[in-house]
Amino acid sequence: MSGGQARRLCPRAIVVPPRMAAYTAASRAVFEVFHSTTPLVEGLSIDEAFLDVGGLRRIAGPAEAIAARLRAEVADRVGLPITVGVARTKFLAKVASRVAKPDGLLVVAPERELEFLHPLPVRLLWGVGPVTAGKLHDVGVQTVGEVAALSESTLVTLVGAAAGRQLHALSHNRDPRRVRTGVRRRSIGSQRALGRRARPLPPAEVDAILVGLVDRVTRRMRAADRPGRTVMLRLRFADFTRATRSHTVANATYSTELILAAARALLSDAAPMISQRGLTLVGIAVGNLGGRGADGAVQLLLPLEGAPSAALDGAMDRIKDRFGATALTRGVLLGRDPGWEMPMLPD
DNA sequence: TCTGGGGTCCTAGGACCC
DNA sequence: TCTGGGGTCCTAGGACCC
Repeated sequence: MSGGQARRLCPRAIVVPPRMAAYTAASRAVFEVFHSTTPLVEGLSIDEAFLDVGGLRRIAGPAEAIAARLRAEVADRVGLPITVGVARTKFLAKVASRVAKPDGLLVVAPERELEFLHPLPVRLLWGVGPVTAGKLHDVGVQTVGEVAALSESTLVTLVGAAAGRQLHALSHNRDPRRVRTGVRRRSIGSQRALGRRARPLPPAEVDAILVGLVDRVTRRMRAADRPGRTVMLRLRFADFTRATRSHTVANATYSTELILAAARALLSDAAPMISQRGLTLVGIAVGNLGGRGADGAVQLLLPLEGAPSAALDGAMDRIKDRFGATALTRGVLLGRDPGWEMPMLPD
């Protein structure tokens, strides 16, 4: 429930501020346990991850035993209870962990998948929030099994192409997605709610908040070495309507000045809306992130001295270190003049 | 029914390119 | 200047997730 509602119900409740730093540290410690279990870890959020343990059976036993050990180890090393869902697909594992929460372990045996899935309420399907659930309820659909009884085309008309296809697949427990490692954040943002207020915030104060947000965001971008190209301004108004404005610059940057300039321009474009509707939230996010490990190729040329293979290994190491490359091709440049043709001979 | 903060993905229109 | 066919990128809004 909302904080306001909670306070009304419990006037003497003690309200403590969140401690993000503590949660981040705990998350890191938990993920260390995950990585010591398998290299195939896909983080989903600060407190969730997929672990592919399919290849571990011979050395670590069945998934159920691995899950039990995982729980014990996290409790032991970090002191936190965790819930584990075990299944053949990511989707089902997630549903299982949701059902088993808190501090539980639930294994969905391959032969009982639909039996487990179909009685559950549609809200447990991934991608079904209040709006989609409402649309389904409108046509009398309450459970996953009832979704499964609908044709894909019916679902597509009901909730749109992508969501409809996904719903159809998930309700039949079709989820071919693999566990992906190395998934990177696509945007970095920060926002601040201003609360409802009697008189509008003076522009100078809105600007000061904007400066603070941009500073926080660009700091994080620099720390992560992820410059970005698209600056997004997010606004929310007193009537709970929202608006976003964005601008894309030619070259990725994490310069506070450049991003602040873009943010200010977007804000001044939105000035009429703000004075009409009353601002209650302002946020800045930067997307189109590049930087270390962004898609693309890096080529490092170096003169050949000594043993060719040693020189190549050295070059590969440098590229790995400097750019965090995940896929490498090595080759040999023939000729002496860099302006010449450059046939690359893989390996 | 209305806290706050951090994200992702999809859709659709428009400008532009060959 | 228009038509057809095949694309990309940007912008804005919306739904959803933790």
